[in-house]
Amino acid sequence: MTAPKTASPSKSRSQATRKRTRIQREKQDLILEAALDVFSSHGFRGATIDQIADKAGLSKPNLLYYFRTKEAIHRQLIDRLLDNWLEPLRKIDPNGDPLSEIQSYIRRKLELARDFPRESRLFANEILQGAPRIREELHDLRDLVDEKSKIIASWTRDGRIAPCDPKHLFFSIWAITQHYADFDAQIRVVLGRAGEGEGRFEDAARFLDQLYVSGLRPQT
Amino acid sequence: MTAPKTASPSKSRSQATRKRTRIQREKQDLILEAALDVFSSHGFRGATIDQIADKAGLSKPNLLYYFRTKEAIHRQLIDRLLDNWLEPLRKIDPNGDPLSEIQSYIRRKLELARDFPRESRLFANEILQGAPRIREELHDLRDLVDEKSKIIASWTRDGRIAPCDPKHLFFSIWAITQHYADFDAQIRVVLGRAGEGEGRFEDAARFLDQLYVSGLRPQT
DNA sequence: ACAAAATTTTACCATATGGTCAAAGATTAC
DNA sequence: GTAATCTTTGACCATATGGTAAAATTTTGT
Repeated sequence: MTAPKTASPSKSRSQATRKRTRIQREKQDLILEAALDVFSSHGFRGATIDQIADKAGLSKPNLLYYFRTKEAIHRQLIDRLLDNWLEPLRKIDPNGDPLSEIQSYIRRKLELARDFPRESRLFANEILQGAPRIREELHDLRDLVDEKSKIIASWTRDGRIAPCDPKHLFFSIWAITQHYADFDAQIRVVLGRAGEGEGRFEDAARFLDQLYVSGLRPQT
Repeated sequence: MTAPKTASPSKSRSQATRKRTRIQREKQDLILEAALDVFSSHGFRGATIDQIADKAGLSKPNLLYYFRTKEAIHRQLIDRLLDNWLEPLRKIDPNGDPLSEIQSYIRRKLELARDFPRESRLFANEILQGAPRIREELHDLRDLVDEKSKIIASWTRDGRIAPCDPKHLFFSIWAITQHYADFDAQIRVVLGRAGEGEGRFEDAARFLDQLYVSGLRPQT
């Protein structure tokens, strides 16, 4: 009985029920791109709407025409992020070879850190501050981890990988791979000249292959 | 020819050259304690002087009597932090048994994450945002890492641990151990009931012992 | 072409925030 | 005890910031 999906006579505030126009799509993407930059390097509170608007080349009120609040921008970034972020975990195949599955998982996570460092930092900022804005989404993560942990546990039971706590295994993989995005500033300083290209990701991949493959190979 | 160390007739602003009074020591500690809380959970820009003053039970101008600026408080926290933070790394003994040295290093770092999570998050916040306020201190870290990397490399050369890139080995250890402090919010959600006590640190220690000892034991 | 809708701009506003100042109140040294 | 010094407070200030209102401009559907 309330207004049907597409028939209401416009809401003035764009992101209402109606279909998005071309300009809306373009500008919203532009804003999200700029916001990702700003949020990921200053955190939620440290980021200002003016900064985002500047970077997007819009006036502040114009930006606020597309997103009602600063929090709305942040929300949307987080939502988009989590999907991609969990993809590698979803891909772990219960029927694959255990060590290669884990190795591939590490590779994929490392590629995400290399190709989407801002997203990684956005997420890290959020968790660091106690995850105030993403409690619910974390519960989806928990369910997924529970599911995948069972796979790891079964591999352990079958003697196909060394016994280990599946959740801590995941924690360690997240920690290390994301470290290359989140702590990039530190890593570059420590590596000096060697940290300049993207070679550090290949070195990391090599190191991690060795660590996890030897570390998890079942002891005979 | 300029004023000698302790003879100048007072500077009004306390932290000048003169000897600190009892009250100064007490209040400054109080402020730093409160500031650690606030900075570590909101980042530098997210933290406000009012918040810190409230938590310390002082008025804002009173707080600013002890530290001239917000940045001065932050600086001092960072300075205090880095010393303790690097201690475990300094303790790595070139003459010890390689695998036990690494194992002990991991243990000590994990204990720091358990006992000083706020310090870990303070540091993480800083690096995440590009380390704008601690560029110099990071160079000390680099020197120390260079030194300790040589030790690891020599162990590798002598066949006492598996060949590996020493710096990436350190990165992985920092990442994982600090993860338990920095990503605590996420870890608690994923572990559910099991994440409530401090048992997760023992589980982590067990997991990491296995991973690194098997992963780094020289292949025969 | 032109009306309706969507977009952009200009001018604001209320509040938060980092920081200052001068005077009042406590301590300390002698 | 009292002068000199240190500490605390209350009243401020300039700027930054999230957000709004309404008019002006542009785009779109026909």
